[in-house]
Amino acid sequence: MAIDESPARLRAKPSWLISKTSARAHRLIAEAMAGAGGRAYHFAILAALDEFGPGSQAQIGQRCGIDQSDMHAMVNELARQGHVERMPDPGDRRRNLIELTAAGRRRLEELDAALSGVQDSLFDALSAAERDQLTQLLTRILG
Amino acid sequence: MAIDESPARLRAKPSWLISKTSARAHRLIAEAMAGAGGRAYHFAILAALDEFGPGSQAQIGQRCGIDQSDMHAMVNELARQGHVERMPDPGDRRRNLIELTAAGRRRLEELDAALSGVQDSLFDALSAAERDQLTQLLTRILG
DNA sequence: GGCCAAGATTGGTTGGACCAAGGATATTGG
DNA sequence: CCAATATCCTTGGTCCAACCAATCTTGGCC
Repeated sequence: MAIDESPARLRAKPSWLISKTSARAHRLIAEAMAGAGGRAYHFAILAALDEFGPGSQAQIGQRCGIDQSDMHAMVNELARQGHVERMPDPGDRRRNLIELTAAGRRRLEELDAALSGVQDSLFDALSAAERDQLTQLLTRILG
Repeated sequence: MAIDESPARLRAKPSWLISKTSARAHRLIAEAMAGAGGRAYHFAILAALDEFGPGSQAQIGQRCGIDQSDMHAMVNELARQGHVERMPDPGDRRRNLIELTAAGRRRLEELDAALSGVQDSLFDALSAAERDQLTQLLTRILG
C-alpha cells in the first residue's frame, strides 16, 4: 500500500498513521517471534519478571496490560518451554508465584535481541534522535 | 494499565508504545463509530471517493489498504445505508463503479467530525506542534 | 461463622486482517 | 480468431489478539 496515494483526510488523522504503523510492526514482530518459537507476550512477561522479580499472574498481567485469561495461556507456554516456573505462593495459596528460570533469563536476552532488530528495520527511516522523539511523544500520550 | 509501572524494557521499544497507543485509539474510534452507526472503514472509503472520484472496489481498496473481501462487505453496508451506489462500469463489465451519493458526502463530514473529536481526546497531552511532529515522524516511517 | 474480595482457571465471543478458490470479463500473444 | 493469462468481484472461510463472564478456591474481615 503506497501511503502517499491514500486519501488526504486519512493521512491527516494521526490515529490512522498509528494504526498502520502498528499493523506493520505487528506483522514484523509476529514473524520474528515465530522464527524464535515465541511471541511478543513472552517477552513482556519475561521482562517484567526480570525487572520486578517473582510475582502472581495477576500482578504481572497488570504491569504488562495482559488479560488474566491470556496470562494463563502464556504462563502455560513459558512453563512448558522451561523459561518460567509456576509454584504455589506459601504465604497466599490463591496465588501462583511465577519465577524466571536461568533458561528464561537467557531467553529474555534472545527475544530482546530479535525485537531490537525489528525496531531497527521498522524505524529505519528515522535517526536515533527522532526515535527518541517518537518514544517521548508516545509516552506522553499514554501517560 | 499504568504505563509507568510497566517493565522498562517494554517501554523502551517504540513498537510496544505504538501498539498500545493504537489499541487505545482503536477502542475510542470503535466507540465513536458505533455511536454513529458506522465504522472506521466507512470513513476511509468515503474519503477516497470524495478525493478521487468514483472507482472500482479494487482501486479504492488499494488506496485505503483494505482487503478485497473486506471491501465487498463494506460497500454492501455503505450501499444499504444509501451513502454509496454500486453500478456496473459500462467500459469494463468486470468492475463495479462505486459512487458517492449526496447523503454519503454528508456522512463523510459527519464521520470526519466524530473522528476529529477522538483525535483531540487521544492526543490531548500534545500541543498542535507536537501532533504535527508525530504525524511527520509516522509518515516518514510508513513512507 | 458469614460475607465479600482476590486470584486462577475455563470457556467462551468479537472484530480486524488475511487467504484461497471460482466465475465472469478483458487483454494479449500467436 | 483462439488460447492463455490477467483482472475484478464474490464467497467462504481461517487466524489471532483482545476482551468478557462464570466458577472455584482461598484470604481477609467483621
